[in-house]
Formats: sequence, structure tokens, C-alpha cells
Amino acid sequence: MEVLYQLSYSPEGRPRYQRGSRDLGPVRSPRMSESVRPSSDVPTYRYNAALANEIEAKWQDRWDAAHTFWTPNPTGDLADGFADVADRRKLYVLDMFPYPSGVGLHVGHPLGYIGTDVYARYMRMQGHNVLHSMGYDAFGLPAEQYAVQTGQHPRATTEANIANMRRQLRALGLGHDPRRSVATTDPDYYRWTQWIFLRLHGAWYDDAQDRARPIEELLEELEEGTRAPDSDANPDALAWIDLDAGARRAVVDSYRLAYLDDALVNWCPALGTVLSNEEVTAEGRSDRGNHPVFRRPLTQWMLRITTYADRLLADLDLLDWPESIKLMQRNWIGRSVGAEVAFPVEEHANVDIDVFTTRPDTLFGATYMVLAPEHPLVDVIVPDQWPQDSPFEWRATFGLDKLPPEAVASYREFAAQKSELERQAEGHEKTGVFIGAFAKNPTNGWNVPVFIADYVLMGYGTGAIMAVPAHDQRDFEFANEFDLPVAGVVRPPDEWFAARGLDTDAPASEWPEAYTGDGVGMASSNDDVSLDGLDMAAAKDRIIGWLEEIGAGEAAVTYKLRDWLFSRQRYWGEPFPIVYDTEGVGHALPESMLPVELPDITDFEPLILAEDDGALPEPPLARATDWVYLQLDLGEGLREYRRETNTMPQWAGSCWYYLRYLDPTNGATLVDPGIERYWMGEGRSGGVDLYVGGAEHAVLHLLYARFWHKVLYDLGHVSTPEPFHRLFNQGTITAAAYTDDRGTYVEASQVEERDGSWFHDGVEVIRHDGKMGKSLKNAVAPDDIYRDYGADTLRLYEMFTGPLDASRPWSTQDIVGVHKFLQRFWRNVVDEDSGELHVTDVPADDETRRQLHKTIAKVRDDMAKLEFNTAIAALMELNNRLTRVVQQEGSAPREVVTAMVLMLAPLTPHVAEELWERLGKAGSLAYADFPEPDAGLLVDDTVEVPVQINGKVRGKVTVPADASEADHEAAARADARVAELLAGATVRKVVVVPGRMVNFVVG
RNA sequence: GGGCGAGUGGCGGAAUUGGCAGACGCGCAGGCUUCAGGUGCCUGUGUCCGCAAGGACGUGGGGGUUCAAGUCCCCCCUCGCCCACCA
Repeated sequence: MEVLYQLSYSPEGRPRYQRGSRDLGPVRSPRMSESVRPSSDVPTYRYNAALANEIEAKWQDRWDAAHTFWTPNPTGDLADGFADVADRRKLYVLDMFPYPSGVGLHVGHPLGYIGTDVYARYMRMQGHNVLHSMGYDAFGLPAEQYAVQTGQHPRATTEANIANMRRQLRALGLGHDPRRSVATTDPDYYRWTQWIFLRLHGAWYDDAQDRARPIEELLEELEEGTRAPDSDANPDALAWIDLDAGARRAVVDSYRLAYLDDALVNWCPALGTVLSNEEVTAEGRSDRGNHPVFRRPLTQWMLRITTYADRLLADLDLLDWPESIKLMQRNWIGRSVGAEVAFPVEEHANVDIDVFTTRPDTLFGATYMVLAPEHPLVDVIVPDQWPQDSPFEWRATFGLDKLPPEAVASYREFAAQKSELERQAEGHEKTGVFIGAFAKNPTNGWNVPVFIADYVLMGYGTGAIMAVPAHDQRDFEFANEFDLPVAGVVRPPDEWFAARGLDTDAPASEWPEAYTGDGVGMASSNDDVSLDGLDMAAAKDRIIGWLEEIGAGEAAVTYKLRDWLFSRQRYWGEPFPIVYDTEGVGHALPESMLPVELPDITDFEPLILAEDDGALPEPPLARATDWVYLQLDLGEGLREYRRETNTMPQWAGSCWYYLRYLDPTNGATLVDPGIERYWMGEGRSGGVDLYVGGAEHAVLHLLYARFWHKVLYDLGHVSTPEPFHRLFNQGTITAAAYTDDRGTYVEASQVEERDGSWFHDGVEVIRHDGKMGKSLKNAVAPDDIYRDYGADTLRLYEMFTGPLDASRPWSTQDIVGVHKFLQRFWRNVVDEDSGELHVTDVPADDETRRQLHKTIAKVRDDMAKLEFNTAIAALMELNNRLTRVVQQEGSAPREVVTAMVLMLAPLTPHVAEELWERLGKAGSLAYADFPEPDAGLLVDDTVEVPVQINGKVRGKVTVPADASEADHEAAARADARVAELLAGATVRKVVVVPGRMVNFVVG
């Protein structure tokens, strides 16, 4: 931990604490523990760490014993006590659940958990039936890697880590319903993760109805002949009746939302697994271990999230989410509107290159084409010989001394071995090669050469582009590189030419860069259609209309979003409920066979292959041969099967945990429909009322979870189209971190400051600020703060340092401020020496009472908006007044004390409960009514308003709260100083905002 | 390169959305308590000039709108996050 005070010993052997000054360097907090603190002059009943710890343990035990935070469901196993809350409104408050890491929590982790707890407690006191719990996202690579290193089973370490985190979170006094705490690694939980996978596998997307439907309904339609078996798996477009059993199965499989595909994946041979993009570093190496990562095609399970692209985009409008997060999701989905255009390939009748473009208005300017290197059409159209007179430049660098097929192979090899990151490092320098083929621009009949280049990506659009160098910067650069013609078809404005020192009639071949803005069409006409003189929007409409007429293209929409790669070659994840028969055909297991439990194995080591080994990866589960091979009767008699040995990615379990909290013990269904409707079924989109978590999950988790939820919605398993109605991103806690001259982080707690410089072990280090955590070696353990100040102080500190959505630096030094606030409030209520209350039933004076009610109003406002920092500031101000009252009167007015205890209850529940009990109240105040302000006390009889002359404050006057504008002006003129300054000046204008200010404008 | 967000005292941050900039807290200074250190309590604390009264300046920089700008508009600088050859 950070140290602020220096511990030394007096000659008598008593400990001394010296404030850290620049000379003294590192120092240690004075509130280490009672046992080492000089206690002779500390009053017995002072609120300090020791007393706080005592109070906190007492109330945590009581809450547990009394089931204070057990939240009743309307029906089912958890329905006890529902009658008592049936008339309350429901409220579902949710935290993004944590991965149970081995090092436990640091004080940066619980910021959001404290925020939701304060809000949940506040809303409970406002009469809501509040659901708030906490589970564990416990599958994942760290536990598995720890298992490889130590031989300990991941389940053992995971359970130990969960137990430790539960202990740390319990010590914070979070009001969670412990019965609903699930871990994604529980077989009772992942049984339902597998069940959802079966729903995905057993569903297809009906474009006409725009929803997923059970695969049985597809089969029915195919068999009845009401639907044709259109599919890549049916290339000859045969009728259903003409397909054999295997072909029929292939067609149906190709419709499923969960399907097997050959995908290009991040394959890390050293780790023996594929990695998600997030697990690959900026250098193109594995985040863990820094091993090289390669792109390789592997047969993997995929989820067809792309079919939901439009709904995932459109339904963002229903959600109360930060605009920045919505924007990130929109960008990730990446919807582009444009057209698909077919370019006929020369010398190949009936072969077209289909391209997607957002600028069909520039079609007349397409002077060449580019295919992605791995585009399947390349092999079809590449000729054996170079065409006559093909320019030398087009074949450089990869086609020299080679025939076209060799040039293609050569460039493909070059492109495949280049990582994404290497490409970026090269500053998007354009490479590629002519493949010897030509295509025909459908507008003007130009024969345009066809290239392959890695700036065209197979995964986006059609994997092929028409290149319009005059109006696309990338195409422009490529055209320069290969000496290709540049044809301008949109006329830039005159200023554009002027800014580049060009004549306004300079041809595109003389432009220094592409013109990508709007403009008037030119050189864009043929016998049938002309875009000349049209602006961009009109030109797009016109050309799309023409393309559709002649059958050469149509309007089209494309997305950046790709289908979700769903397989991992890992042990510590959910097994797939899939088996393969002896022909290698996959079969879904029936629901009755769930859960498919992970077999116990002892060797978690991934299969390490050489970097260039082309062998197929073998997941650890493949070695559990007793488990892998089995005999089953899946309706065709007892047969041999082999289990799927990949596991699901960590995202799977986090896609639906919020549903299981609702009905965690249900053995018959995922969640009881009535219970689901009760907790999820309100608001525009429905869903969780408040979901709090870090912005780092802006895209992946939140997109995946929305996707699963929509599938469950389409199939009738949940009642709302969206899972999370209101999303709130809490900030991160940062802290000073230090690096030595090698750039390595050093333990921040051991750094000392001297004269504005920092030293570690006597060596000067450089200070940075960064997110608190293990990697920057600047973590502060909550246990240390509990010990030195108590959990209530930690809660209050984290809520006080700023608005919940702002990042803020951790400063152990500042904690003392909120601790002293609690200490002073306690002292205002409890005599520090005797422990007796000094609370009086004599009413508070008018001004104190007014401030009390204004504070109540402000705290209620701020709590509802999650602006806890200003609520706390108002409570501090009220306490400062209370302190003066107690000093003058010798006791505290009960009405103020009671209200303050209730207002503190959500923030610092332990000390609030303790004072509540000492005030003679029975039971927990968790369900007490939050104070209501007396509206009559919120407005003052008189207000002080500033008087300005030419906008500068020159005086202040007090006027009745309901004074008219004229009264304001009169009062202002009556002020001696104002009168003096106005004497002899000409008042040209008087601006009065009643209750706000008066401004004299003088000439 | 593109997108989003943010720049307010020595520090964390307030400011009813155009109306007294700096609430509340930390730190710092002085005082009381104390042999002393610490704790606790009281007072002060944006900068500059002034003994004071008071005055000038002041929300990253420059310009503008307005009786009035931290807040609205334009240009620029810095930092953070996200995406990054997406046709």
C-alpha cells in the first residue's frame, strides 16, 4: 500500500508517526491498527478504524443472519416474503460480474459495485423491490495456465479465488442476495449455456419475418416445397426432393445460427490455441507469453450474429446508454449503403466480378479492379499467359519473370505471411500484382485490368472492388504505384483546385490526390444514362436505377460485423453439446444429456507445435479419450460417436448470466417466464434497469449478450427485445506508477518522494499515472484500507472523489477527509467518552431545519442521478452546521440526526445501522423510508442577489423571495455603494433576473 | 489518418445548464489543546497590487455573439479512449 507516515520509535519504545515531509520520504498511515497506536488519549467511543471494524463485522453478520438482502421472486423457490413487497415496483440493478483472479481485488475494482450498492439501497428505501446480486465469470485462460504451471486443477483454484473475492466483497457491506450468486463454471449453470447453444444450433434466420425460427419449421417448409433449398451447400439449385439425405443435411446445416466453417483465425502454435483479436497484441503476438500468432484457416464453430446486424443497430435507439457506447457499437456493426455491381470478365462468358461500392455515382471512373488475394474467382480467371502489351509496371514486383498463375501464388505467399501489424507499420504502402485478366466497366465498356492486392479484404463486402482512383485515396495511391489511368467523373469545387494551385480545368491525371467530396458529375454518360450535372445523391439514384434496369447491379447494404468465431482449443470452458458420427457428421445432443460436463484430466498442457507446423491443433480435451469416444442412441440405434473437443469462449457464460440471477435454482427451464417478465418486463426496451460496468466491454460483451438475448427473444424464451435498458460506465481508478531507467515498473508502494523527484531503492524513477492494477505495480488492496479506516470510509471515499462515470486518481492521503466527516458526525450524536447519546427532542432552529430539508432534496436528486459526490458534499455541509449547533446547544436535534442517518444509510450502511440502533430504532434501516423534504422549507423568505454594473459585481442586496423586477431595481439603487457608482452615470439599460441578479448597463 | 471525450486553484473536484467561478474535501499557513510529536478543535487560503478599504486579473490559447460566457459559435494547442486500407 501507499505509505504516508513514517513509523519510528521513541526512546521509551513507543511508536511515533511522523508526517511524511519532503525530507522524510516514505511514511506510513497512522491508522494501522489499534494495537500499535498510542491509545492513552483516544476516547473510548471515538469513531475510528477499530470501532468501524467492530461495527462493520457486527452488521454484516446480522444482515446475513436476518436474510436482509434476500429479494423475493413472485413465484418459485425464492418466493418467500413476496407478499410483503408485492405492491412495490421492481428494480433490477446489475454489475458486470468479475473474473475471479488469483490476486484478489484492488481498490479500483469495486468502484462500480459500490455505486450500484448505494443506488440499490437508496431505491430500496424509496420503496422498490430491488434485485442486486453478484456472480463470477470464472471460465478462462488464466486459471488454465496456472493449472499448466502448478498442476492444480482449474476448478480448485477457481473456487479458492471465488471464496477470496466473496470475502473481500462481503467486507464492503454490499447488499447482495447471496442465493442468486452463480459462477459460469458451475455445471448447473453451464448446462444452460449449452442449452442456449442448442437453441442457436436448432434455429435459422427467416429474412422474410426478420426473426429466428426453430429449424423444424424450416424443414417443414422445405419438405412441403413452400421454400426452395437456396444455399451454398446446394450449388446446383436442385429441388429438395432431388437431394439425398446427406445433401439435405448439408443444406439445413447451412441455415443454422451455429454452424461449422473454415475460418481464418489467430492461431498461436506456442499456446496451442486460437486467440480472439483482443488476445493478440499490437505487435501481432500473444498477449500471454508474447508468442507469434499466425492467420490460419481452421474448421471452427461460428455464430451467425451478422443476421442480426440491422436489429442490433436499430434497437440501440431504444436504449438509455451513453452515446459514446452506442456509437462504438454502430461503428463495429459498420453499416454501409451503396450498390453491388457486376463487371463481366473478358474471355469468360457468364463470369462476373461482383463488387460493393458506396460510390456508385463514380462508376464511370472505374479504371481497374482489385480482388482480395484469396478471392476464389482469382483461380478461375487467371490466364496461363500475360496478355499482349500488358505494361511492365503492372507486373512488378511479383510478376517479373513469371507467368500469371505464378505471380498470383507469389503475391499470395507474400500477403499471407505479412501480419496485420506489419502492414500498418508500412504506412499502408500499396502492393499488388496484375493477374493478366480484364473486366468490362458496364457503363462505358472500358476494358479494365484486374489486380490482386492486400488492401482489399476478403471479409468485407464481396472481397472485390472497382477502383476509382480519381475519387478514392487508396485507389489513387495504388494507381500511382502501378501507373494506372485516373479518370475524373466528379467535378470538385473551384476552391478545391485553388487550394492546390491547379487550374479549374486541370484533368484528374494532374491532381495531387483523390477528390472524395460531393460534386457535380462529369464525363459520366453513355447512350442510356447520364450522370453529368447531378450531385452525388441524385447520381447514385440514377445509376442504381439504370443498373437494376439492365441487370448489372442493385442497391446493397454491407456490414463490417463478422460472424462470431465461437471455438477455443482450451480445457477450461464450456464443452459443446455436439458429437460427430463415424462419417464426421455433427449431431446435437438432446437436452436430456445436458450438462455435458468437463472430464477430469490432469494434463492441461496445450499441444505445442512448431511455428511452421501445419498439423491440426489438438485441444486438451482430445486426450481425454474415455470421454471423447462414446456410444449413443440418437434415434438411429446405438452407434459410435466422438465428442467435439473444442470449448466455448469466455464470452459465452457472460452472455446470459443476468437471466440466471432471476431464477438460479430452476432445474426445468433457463428462467421461469413469469419471473422473467416480472424482473425484465418494463421500460421501452425492457431489460435490466441499471447495468454498470467498464467501458472496455463497450463492444464485445455487450454486443454478444444483445445478440443472444435477441435469439432467445425470437424463440420465445424471454419477453423483451433487449437485455440492458440503462447502461452506465463507471470510471477507472488510476494511481501513480513508476518506471526505472529500463522502463520496468517498480512497486509503487516502495517509492519515496524527495524534493519533487521519486526514488525506488535509492534509484530515481519516473512517475506516470495509469489504471490501477497488477501490471503497473500500483495496486492498493482494499483489505489495507478496511484495516486503516473501515469499509464505510472506503465506500464513502470512492463515492466522494468524483462522479461515478469519471476516472479519478487514487490518493490514500485524501481518505482522511471522509473518515473525519464520519467521525465528526458520530461525535455529534454519541459522546466519545461515555458512549451516551446527546440527542435532543427540542426542535432545530429554523435555519438548520431549512438547510436540512434543502439537503434532503439535493441528496434525493443526486442519488437518482448517480451523482454521489455532490450528495456527500451536501451532507458534509449539513454536518458542519450540526457541529456548530452541538457546540452551542450541547446536543443535536433528533430530527436532523435521524434524517442524516437515513441519508447516510445507502452510502455508509454499517455506521448508519449502528446509529439507528443507538437511536432506539428496531430492525435494519435497509427498508426504512428515505426522508422526504418539506416543500415549504425549500424556499427562503429572502434572497441575496448580486448587483452588477456593466457586468461586474459591485454589491449585494437582500430582497424578498417574491420581489418584482421593480423591487429588485429599487433595492439595488438603494444600496449605498451602488448609488455612489451610479451617481453621474447614464443608466442605459437595467437587466433584472428576479432572484438571480441585477445588472446596470451604464454609458 | 478517422471518430468520441476532456482541459477550472498546489491536488480531487463544484457551478440549478447563459446569471456571484472555485461548493465540499485534501494539502498548506496561523492559532488553541499538549513537555513534545501526533490526534482533536478553531481561523485563513485563486493570482497580483495594497496596512486596510478596495482594485486589477482569472476556467488550455486566440477571436466572436451577449447587458452577462467555464457554459454558446469559429480557429488553434494538449491529453485520454476507441477504430484503423471497411471499398
